Amino acid sequence: MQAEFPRRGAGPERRSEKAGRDPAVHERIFHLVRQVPRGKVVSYGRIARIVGAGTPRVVGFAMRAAPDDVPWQRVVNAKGEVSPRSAGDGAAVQRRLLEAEGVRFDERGRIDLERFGWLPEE
DNA sequence: TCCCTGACTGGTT
DNA sequence: AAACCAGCCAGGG
Repeated sequence: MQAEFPRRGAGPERRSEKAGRDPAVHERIFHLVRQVPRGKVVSYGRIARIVGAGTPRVVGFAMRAAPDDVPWQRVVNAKGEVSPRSAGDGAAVQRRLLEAEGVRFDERGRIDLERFGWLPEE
């Protein structure tokens, strides 16, 4: 499925190599996260890198506003753990959802990325 | 438009 | 191995 990210009107994209401001960054992020299979996880940094726009922080911000059809729970930090929220119990919910799909957490609450980490090539 | 905040990261202590 | 720190960039006030 090709990335049909919406264009802003018919105007030319004045976007330079350096992502800068791209109105479709969130859409691209959502599209990618939707490809992560059940039982697998991917880090914020990896997503930002693959999408080629934004930064890990932006990915986190996007997850916060993610539509229901986006498996946001499959996005974890580079250490392989569920990132703590500044508010709410989202982290606890996320962990529960992941465990329900078979993702295992060790005693320190970390996921073995070698085993559960997802790569688009796979 | 300026200023601050944050579901992050990688390099240093 | 864990705590710190500076860079990062898109929203919202």
